[in-house]
Amino acid sequence: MGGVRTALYNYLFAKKHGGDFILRIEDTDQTRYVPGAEDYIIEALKWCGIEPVEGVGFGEGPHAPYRQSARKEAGVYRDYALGLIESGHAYYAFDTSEELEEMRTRLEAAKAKSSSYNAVTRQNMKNSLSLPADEVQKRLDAGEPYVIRIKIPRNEEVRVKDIIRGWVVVNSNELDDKVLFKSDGMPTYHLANIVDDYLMKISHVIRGEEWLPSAPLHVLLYRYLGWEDVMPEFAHLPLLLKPDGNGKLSKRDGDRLGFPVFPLNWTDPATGEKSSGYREKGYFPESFINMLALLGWHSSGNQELFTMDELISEFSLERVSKSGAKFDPEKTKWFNQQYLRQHSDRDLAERAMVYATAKGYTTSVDHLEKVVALTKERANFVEELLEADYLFVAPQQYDEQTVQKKWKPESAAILGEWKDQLSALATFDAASIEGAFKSFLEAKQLGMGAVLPLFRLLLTGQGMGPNMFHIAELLGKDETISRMTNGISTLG
RNA sequence: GGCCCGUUCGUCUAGGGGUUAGGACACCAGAUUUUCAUUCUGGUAACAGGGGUUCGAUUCCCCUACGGGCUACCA
Repeated sequence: MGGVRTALYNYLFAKKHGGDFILRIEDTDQTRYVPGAEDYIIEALKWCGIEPVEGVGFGEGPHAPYRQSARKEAGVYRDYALGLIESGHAYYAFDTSEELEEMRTRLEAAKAKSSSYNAVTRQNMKNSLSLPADEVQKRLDAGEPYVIRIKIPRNEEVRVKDIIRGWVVVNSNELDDKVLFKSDGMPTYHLANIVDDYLMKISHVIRGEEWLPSAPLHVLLYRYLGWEDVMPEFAHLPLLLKPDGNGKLSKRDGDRLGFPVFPLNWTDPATGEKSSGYREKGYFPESFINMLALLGWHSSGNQELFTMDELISEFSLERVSKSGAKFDPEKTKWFNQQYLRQHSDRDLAERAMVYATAKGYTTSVDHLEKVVALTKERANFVEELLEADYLFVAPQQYDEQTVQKKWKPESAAILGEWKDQLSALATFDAASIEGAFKSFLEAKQLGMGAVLPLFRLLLTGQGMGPNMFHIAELLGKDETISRMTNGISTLG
């Protein structure tokens, strides 16, 4: 959900300003490769209606290739890392992971303010800043593994302008010498992101707030690479929080609290763990998007229902809120209800067909259209349109409470008479049935409340539901009579 | 721990130096309905605390508290 919302805001912003939304796959961590994840992202974006103009799965354009793994093969990143070493803004480091670990424990024990690789600690580590030049060369020639780290300057004020938060100022002493280029030949996110954004002429970086702490590092990289004048603008989005308790919304929360956190169903190929998706739960993409758009953004008025086009014209980063938004599954249902009502009965009937088939009902779209007309206003989801199973099969049992409350010794006789009236009806539509019912009541000197609930009970087995005369019409004369006969004999 | 970001009804939010602090979801009540749902009407409910600045602060500033994020050869 968080990722979809980020994509959505990027898409809305690009569309609004006549820009291009491009899908780039940042797959620089080979150890975290997940089979199927890429296809999943593409399918999810398509379902949501968030379509990039170019990118993996959406057609090649001037900015291909789009996978960072492929761009690495094309040698995109290495020269920039080397260039940074040449200009004195980066250096080689040969420390093993054990040595790094050792340094951290040592610094922690010494209660140092920071336990990172920085201007102070780099002196004691194995890198091209601390080692003699000939030894560095010797290690490189010997093919010893190395990383390239940025050389963060001492005591400099680094300023980041964020569209949502204004100026964020950090002293460079708080930053560490982040790895830019890994020993496996891959760039890290930091380098790859800056290089690719520059090469792809990205004008705006709209991403989650978890990136705010590394934004100063990115500003420094643009500066050292000589691209500060074409540096993109930044907007760091507030996080999506758990509905209960505290913290960032996570994979686990969904199934724990009974709502999806993924757009589509997802099965983790490594663990086999399944997570449910909004699509499969029966949400319309429009309501999912509408709900997401309003989680952290709001127009100036009171409008809550927006089409994608309306979102595009209304959206602005200045109106994105600064604080995290607790996700509310209840409101999501409300959004779906609103959209469900906007669909025609015919359309809903066509969508409901899958569920009807799954339930084993013998029906047609024409028939379902009539069912939908009866059940639409009480449903939030397409599947709920078919919840009144008595519209498809005769009741197997009768609601006990209603029986006890309404079924009297004389009821069998009264309903038997009403059944005969129904049999005699020439036209069996709601209006005729209602007319006949009213004259029947008048003749018998009975009130609606005494007979109608029992009529409902015999036909549906329930004590409540949609308009009875319409139900009877939908069931048809034969079925109505048959259900009454069975019911009267069962309830005696 | 350090650094950064944040804080208006239970939730999402509008607003903004003087307001009856508005809307939506949820909740409650009434009306409508044969019933349930719908619909309509109404209601409960919020500016984290403390200092300033000011004639006046929920709004501007500072501090505190609380919440969140980051602190990997992950993104």
